[in-house]
Parts: sequence; structure tokens; C-alpha cells
Amino acid sequence: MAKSNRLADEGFARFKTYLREQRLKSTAQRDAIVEIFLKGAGHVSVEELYGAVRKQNPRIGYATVYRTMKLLTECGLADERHFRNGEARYEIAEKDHHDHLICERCGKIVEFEEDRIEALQEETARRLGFELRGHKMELYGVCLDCRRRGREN
Amino acid sequence: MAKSNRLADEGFARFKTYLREQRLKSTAQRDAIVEIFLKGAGHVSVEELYGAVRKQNPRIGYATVYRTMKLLTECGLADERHFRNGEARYEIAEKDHHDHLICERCGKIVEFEEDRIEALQEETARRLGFELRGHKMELYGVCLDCRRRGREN
DNA sequence: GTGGTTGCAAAGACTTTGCATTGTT
DNA sequence: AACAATGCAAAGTCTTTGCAACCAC
Repeated sequence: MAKSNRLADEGFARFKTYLREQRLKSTAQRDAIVEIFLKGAGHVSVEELYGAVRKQNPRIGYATVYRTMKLLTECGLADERHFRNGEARYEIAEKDHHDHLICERCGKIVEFEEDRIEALQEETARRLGFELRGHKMELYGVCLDCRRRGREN
Repeated sequence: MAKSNRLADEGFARFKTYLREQRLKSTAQRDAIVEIFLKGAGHVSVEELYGAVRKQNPRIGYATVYRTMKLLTECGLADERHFRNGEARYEIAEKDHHDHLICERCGKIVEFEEDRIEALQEETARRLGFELRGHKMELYGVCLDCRRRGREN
């Protein structure tokens, strides 16, 4: 455990720098939350994060998780997203943009990127008089495993 | 007023049929909500709908609006969506699919469709082993009016 | 008359906030 | 020591649900 990966470490460092710049304080709680978030698979709900963080440090409240995720979002390390039901989920904001493909049966979320789609989005926005700033695209379908599983039964 | 348009009338008829099929009852409240929803511009929040419906019939509660919108969603006449903040907004489910282009400044929502993007989505899903069932795409940017307004100030 | 429907208010899910206490700097 | 951060619980949103009165069929 405590396996480190470059992305998480860079993110962590960036978070620390952000705190210093803003004259905010480093605390064990923030460290724990940010570390777990950055090492996680992404697309975490606050509840999941709270659960994971609590295993490491049971003296942490929901409010702190919410407040820390807001911080992370402000400093650009996390993106807040609302899938299907409107519950907030956070994902690591990575340099390279990607979109989501979601299985309607098992809930699996696969990330992908497709430059040809991005180009067409840009073109479409311009055609309609908009200056494109960002986008959100989610494809919903049924994954291979679930289709296979369906046939077995 | 009471201007009718074909789409709204068709939708209304379809709703009535659905009620009959399910052995549910027609009520003044349901009629009012569905009528206002179908004649509206789309992308209504429950709150907006509640406000509009109340002008016509003040004896209507929030619960009824929620329940009726759920009915409309079940019978395929409305789509429930969660934009930016997770609050539910409903739009008329039309035959032909479209996506959304949203102005980050004024909140204006423009609908568009772009077959080339849809084709690429299909292709992408297949490539990743998914059977595509649907999608959601939102482009965010700044509209012409807002850019113009920005320059004036 | 029967059984679905309504409005209200209460309860739920998720998130934010107030405040005394705790912890960083 | 100053003051931000925390945990808790209370308050806030948005949405759902329980229930007696009500209304469509």
C-alpha cells in the first residue's frame, strides 16, 4: 500500500501550493481526503469518499469532505459532475479531456476521448454563434459483460 | 391565448391515452400541468412549472407537479435532465433527438442536432464494446449577445 | 361506491452553515 | 496568540411519501 503514482503526487503538491498561496492551512483531514481522492479511480461520490476517508481517520465529518472537495474544485484539481440522478460526483481534472461511456445495467463508467467529435462540437458551436468553452458528453449503453451475462440467464 | 399547436395537442392526446391504458384518472390538475408543460419552451424546472400552473389554478401543490412530471416521464412525453447544478429540469421528448448548447453567462439554452457527431458516438461506443442506447451532450460557451454585451461595457 | 388523486405536512436525501472547540502557523 | 479548520448538529434545498379528504369513473 501507500503505492505512489506520479499523477497523484503532482496533484498533491499542487494542492499544497494552492493552500499556501491562499494562506489556508494544511490539516490531516485535508491531506487524507485529497490523497484518497487523487489515488482513487475517479467519479467518486461524497458518500464513497467519506467512507474511504473514515477508514483511515474516523474523526472526519461529512462537512469537511464537502468543504475539501469544494477547495479541490476551486483549485482546478477536481471536477464536479452530476450524472443521472443529480448526486454530485467528483473526478480528477486531468490535462487531457475525456468523456464518459456509462453502462446502464452495471453502472460501469469508461472514459474515452475522440478528437473528431471534439472538432465537430467546436464547429457546431461556432455555427450557432457561440464561443465554445467546454462540454459534457455522456454515452449510455450496455457493456459487453452485461450483454454476455444477459445471455447466460 | 389558448393558442394551440399541433405538437402540444398530440402530446396531450397521447397523455390522455396513456392514462386510460393504465387505468389512471384524468384530473383538472394533471390537465393543467401537462398543458402548460407541453406549450412551454422546454427545459422547465419544477419550480417554474409550479409557478406557471399556480397562476391558472392556485389550488395545486408541489407534490402534484412532481407526480405528474414523473408520469409524463414514464409515458415518454418528458425527459428529466440534470444540468449544471443537479436540479431537475424537464423537456419535451420529441421524436428527433437534439442536444444542448448553453450560454455560461445568460443561461440561454439552444438546441441543435448534428448527425455527424451522432455517428461518431455510435462508432465510439461500439469500439469500446458497448451497445449504445442513448446519450447526453451539452456544449457550454458564450453566446453572441453576451459577447456583444461584454464589449459594450 | 370504489379506488385512484390531491394537498398538506412530515420525512428523506443531499448539501451548506453556525458555532464552540481544536489545531496550524 | 491569532485565526483558520473541524465536527457536530441545525438549517437549507430539492424531492418523495403518508394520510385523510376528495373526486373521477
